[in-house]
Amino acid sequence: MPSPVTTATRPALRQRRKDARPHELLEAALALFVEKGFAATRAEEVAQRAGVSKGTLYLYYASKEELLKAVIEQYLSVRIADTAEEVRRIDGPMAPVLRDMLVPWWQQIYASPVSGTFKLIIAEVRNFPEIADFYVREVVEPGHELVGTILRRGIASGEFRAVDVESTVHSLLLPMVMLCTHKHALGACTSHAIDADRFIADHVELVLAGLLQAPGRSARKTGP
Amino acid sequence: MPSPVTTATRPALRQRRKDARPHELLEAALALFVEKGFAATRAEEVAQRAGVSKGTLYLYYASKEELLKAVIEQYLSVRIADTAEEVRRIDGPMAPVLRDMLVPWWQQIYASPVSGTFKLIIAEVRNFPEIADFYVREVVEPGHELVGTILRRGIASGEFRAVDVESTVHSLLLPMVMLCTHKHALGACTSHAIDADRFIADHVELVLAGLLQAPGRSARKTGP
DNA sequence: TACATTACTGACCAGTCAGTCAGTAAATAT
DNA sequence: ATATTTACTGACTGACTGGTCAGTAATGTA
Repeated sequence: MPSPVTTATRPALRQRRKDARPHELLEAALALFVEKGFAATRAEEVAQRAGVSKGTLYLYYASKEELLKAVIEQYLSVRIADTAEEVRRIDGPMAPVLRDMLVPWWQQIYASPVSGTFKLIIAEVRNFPEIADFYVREVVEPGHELVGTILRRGIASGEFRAVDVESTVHSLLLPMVMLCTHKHALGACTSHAIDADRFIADHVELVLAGLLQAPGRSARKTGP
Repeated sequence: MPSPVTTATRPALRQRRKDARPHELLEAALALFVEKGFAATRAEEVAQRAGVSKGTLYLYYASKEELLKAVIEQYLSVRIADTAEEVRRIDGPMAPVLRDMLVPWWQQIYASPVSGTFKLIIAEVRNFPEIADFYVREVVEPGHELVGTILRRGIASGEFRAVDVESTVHSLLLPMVMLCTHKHALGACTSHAIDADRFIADHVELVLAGLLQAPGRSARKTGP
C-alpha cells in the first residue's frame, strides 16, 4: 500500500482523486469511530482526517449512518471472504489447525485496524439494528460454524474430550474478541499493556490442554 | 421522611424525595448509557426515566460527565468492596475456589445491572481518561491480583501445571467480561442468546482441565 | 484558447441539546 | 394560619453539528 494521504506532501493544493476518496474516508471513519464513538465523532472530523471537506464526504456517503455501515461492511466483509476460503482446505488432526491457523489469524487481526471493528460494533449495534443482522450473519455465524466444526471433528475422532461444543467455541473466541476490544479501549489509555501475541498462543494452548484426551495426547508442535 | 409512594402508583404528583433521587438517577443513567451510549443519551431522557425533570438532574449532578463518573464509581466501587472482603477468607485447594466462588460470582454479576458497566467503560474510557485510571486501580488490578494469587498458590502446591500466570488470568477473565459486554450489545439485538450460567461454569471447568496436573505426568511449560 | 464536465469546497440553515434560572409548590417552622 | 425554606420544574438560550447547495477550480476536449 502507498502512503495514505498526500496532504502532507502537497497540503494546500486542491486535488481530484475520485478513486482514492472512499477508501481514505472509510479508514479515517474507522479510526475516529473506534477512538471517540460514533455519536461523538463529527462528520467534519472524518472529512478532515481524510484530507477533504465535509461536502466531499457527503458526496460519497449519503449520511453519517451510511458511512458507519460502509465502514463495518468494508472491514469485515473483506476479512470474512478471505477466511472462508482457507477454511475449506482443513484436514487431518484438529489440534494443529487451532495452533497453526487460529493463532496467527487472530494475531494478524489484533495487529490490524480491523481489530477496532469489534469495539465499534459493541458500542453501536443497539442503535443500528440492521448492523446487528449483518454482523450475526456475516461474522458471528460463520465464525462459530468454523470453530464448532473443528471441535466436532476432533471429538468425533477421539482427539478431543466430549466437551460442550457451544461453550468451548465461546471459550476459544470470546477472549480473542475481548482482547481486540481491549486494545482500543483501556489498552489505549494505560501503559499496562497485554502481550497479545503471547496471550493468543497461550490461551489456545491452555484450551487445548483442557480439550485433548489425557492418554493419547499429541505432542506440541515446537519441534521433536 | 415522606411515605414511600412510588412514581408508578402516583405518577403525576410532584414529590420531594431528596434521598432517593441520586440512586434513581444513577440507575436510569446506567441503563440508558449502556443501551444508547453516553453521547447519544440526552440528559432529559435520564431525568424522565428517573421520574424527575431535567432541572432536578442538574441539581444532583453538575454535568452529564459528572453523572457518568458517578455511575461508574457507584456500581463498581460497591461491588469491589464486597468482593475484597470475601477474598481474604480463601484457603485450602484452589480448584474448588474457582469452581465455587468465581463461577457464582460471575453468574451474579452477569444477571445484575452491573454487567452493563463493562460495555459502558469500553465505549467511553478513551473520551474520559480519568475513568481509565479509576477503573484500572479499582477494578482491573484488584481483580487480576485476586485471580493471579489463586493461580500462583495452585501452582506452588503442585495442584496446577506451571502455566504462565498472566496469560491464564486473562484466559479466565476476558471471556467473562466479554460475556457481560455481549449481553448488552449483540445479545440485546438477536434472539440467538448465549446460555450464560452454563458457559461460565463450562469455561471454568475447561480451564481447570487444562490447569490441573494429570496424575503421573510432568508439567508442561508454555511460553518461550 | 475556449468550452464542457465534474470533483470538490465551505458558508449556511435547521434542528438538537447541555446547562440555566426565575418561578412553583411541598415541607417545615412559627 | 402565615412565613420561611428548599426540592423541584420546564421554558429558554447559546453553542454545536448533520446535511445542503451555489459556487469554484481542476481536468478533459476541440
